[in-house]
Amino acid sequence: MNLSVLLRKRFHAALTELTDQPDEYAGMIRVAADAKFGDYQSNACMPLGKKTGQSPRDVATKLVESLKIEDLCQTPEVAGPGFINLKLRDEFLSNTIADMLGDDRVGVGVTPNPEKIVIDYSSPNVAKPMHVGHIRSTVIGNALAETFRFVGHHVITDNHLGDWGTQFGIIIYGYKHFGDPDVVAANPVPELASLYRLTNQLIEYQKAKASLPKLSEKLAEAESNAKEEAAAAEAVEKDEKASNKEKKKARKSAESAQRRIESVQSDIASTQAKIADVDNDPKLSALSAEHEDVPAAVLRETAKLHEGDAENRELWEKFLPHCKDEINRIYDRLGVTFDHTLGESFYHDRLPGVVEMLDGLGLTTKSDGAVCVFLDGFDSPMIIQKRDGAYLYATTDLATLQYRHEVFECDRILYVVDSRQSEHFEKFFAMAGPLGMDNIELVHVSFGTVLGKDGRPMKTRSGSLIGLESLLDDAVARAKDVVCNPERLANMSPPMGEDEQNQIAEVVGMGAIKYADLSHHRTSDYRFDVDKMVALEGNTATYMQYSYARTQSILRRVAEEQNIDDIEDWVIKNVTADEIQLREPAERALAIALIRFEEAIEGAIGAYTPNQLCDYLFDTAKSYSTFNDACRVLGNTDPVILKTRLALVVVAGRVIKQGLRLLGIGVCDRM
RNA sequence: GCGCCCGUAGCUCAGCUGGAUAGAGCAUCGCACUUCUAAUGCGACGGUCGCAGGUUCGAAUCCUGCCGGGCGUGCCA
Repeated sequence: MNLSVLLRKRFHAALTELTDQPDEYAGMIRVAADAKFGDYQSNACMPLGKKTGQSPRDVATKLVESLKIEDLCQTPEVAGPGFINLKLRDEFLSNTIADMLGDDRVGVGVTPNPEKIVIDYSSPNVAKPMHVGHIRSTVIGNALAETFRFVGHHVITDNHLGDWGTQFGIIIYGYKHFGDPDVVAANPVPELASLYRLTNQLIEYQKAKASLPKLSEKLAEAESNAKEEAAAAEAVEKDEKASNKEKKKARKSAESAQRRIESVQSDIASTQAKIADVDNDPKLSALSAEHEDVPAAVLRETAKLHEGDAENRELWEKFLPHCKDEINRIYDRLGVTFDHTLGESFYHDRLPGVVEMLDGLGLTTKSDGAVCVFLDGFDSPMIIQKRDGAYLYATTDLATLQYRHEVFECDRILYVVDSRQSEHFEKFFAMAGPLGMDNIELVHVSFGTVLGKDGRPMKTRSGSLIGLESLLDDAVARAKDVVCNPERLANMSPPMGEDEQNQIAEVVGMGAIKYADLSHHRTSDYRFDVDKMVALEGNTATYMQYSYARTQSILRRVAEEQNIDDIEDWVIKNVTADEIQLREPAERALAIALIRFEEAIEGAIGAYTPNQLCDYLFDTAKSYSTFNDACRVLGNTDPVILKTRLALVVVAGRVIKQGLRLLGIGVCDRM
């Protein structure tokens, strides 16, 4: 049931008599700004009155007269400058709740225009440990996939793994020089991970050492610049002729110069920390002395792999499955799956063909030895082949697009990727036309950066990123502290065993992390604050999960009391629409919230913004909490009150559970 | 330099294609547990929506300029 759509249709019909653009004005239906105005409102009459030169209130009165809406709403009211306020009829609400009760999709319709949609998300570099940065693409992509699928689209999820890049050069180099084949064979996943870390640490160390002189130069430069700015600011300050504005400006630029110093100093500190980590470890510094230029050597190993070197190719084939096991462990835990995992390596053989094709179309230009495509409206070209002959991610993306076009025959592709790559996608999308693929709608579903609690990128002291797995563990551990709070545990009957506690902690911990991500608008940066997301109060997944648990608890109690086996089934079969009577304000408010489920889903899909669904679920759970507090279910002798409330509890539970499922978040029957 | 994004309550953030006194959570301060789980509910406090113009009957929302912050910017992805 989509109320906005339904109301829009009725307005559309009435508007045809008043204007030749009924679509535009019918669309101006909104949820009422304030509950005292009613449930919905139309804002159409002000602009319409303006356009036709009539008074908006007169237009509104006319519109109301020709509006056929009495089966849905009470008599519409014209208010203020020309708003039309609508209040839904209680019988209509009751009927709709009854329909939702008997529908396993809780009233959410299936789209009449199903599309084939490829969703490209997560796409980490295997072999490299996953960090917080990967969580957004994975969680947002998964939620979109679930939601699009639920409304009836044919969704194909594809994890475009980075399985062909430098990180394999790192592992191969590490294996050849520091690895013990027997140890790796016995325990490949952790061994390969530790070889990666070791080799990468040497690379970072050597790069850090090389970069230190430049950083010192930068610091000196920043310092002298700051000195000049400070002196200039001081001069302006003393200058009687200078305006306040000029003084302020000078102060600002002096402060800004000071900040640049701090920024360089912090770079130097983390660089020095990286160096110290190795220098303070005799084993590591010996290794570094032994292996002179690891960064260059690693690039050579990567190049050999790409050129088809037999040994490296064999190692790659041997290691790849283990690297996949490593990331799959995280996916299992997050409950994320993919229909396809076609990584970069899958497209490797197709890359020369892409360049040839673009050559054939006359789109390429050689510039400084690199093969480039210059596009209108962009300063820099898209480089598809490097001077040394190697291909780039632009090339791979084009090959991937061709494949999806030919094999999947999709209508739309969503790229759930960091917003920092937006320029790349603009160029890439601009090439779809010339390549004859402009019948696919290409969307960059971009998202912002995950920051630490302090608003700065999350990094350890030496500047490396914090592992994703440890964050998950942390969230679950904290969830367990709360779930297993002895005070709460004491109230549980039957008692909650260790297994159940662990299971709930996992569901609550994962939900906390996912919800924290999804509830922010995807394009804004957000602060990853474990304390807050696992606080388990306010706008968190736990609040919804708790609401759900309470619905189930009530249903269990009623089932016990009335000796009913399957209470949900009983309610579905025994509560009729005319027995649902919304007498209490909290009942009515909850009913409306529940009915808006489909609207919320459509909002989330329309702009690829799961936070809209989060907002909706939080509102609904709040309505449920208020209802739960004001309207007791148990102990009602009046069958109408009992049945009304049971119906609301059942539908509320199902809406919350389904809504959370679309977000990739689970529920527990009690907690 | 150029391009993109952002600036809303003490803090973290919503605010859909312009619409009625700008919302939520946290924090702070009250009230409510013999009552289906108080991981709760009810209430209070709290904002020149960065600044200045413009468009409009109406602007947090659209346009321009400025200030402040972030990111990107030809051979990494």
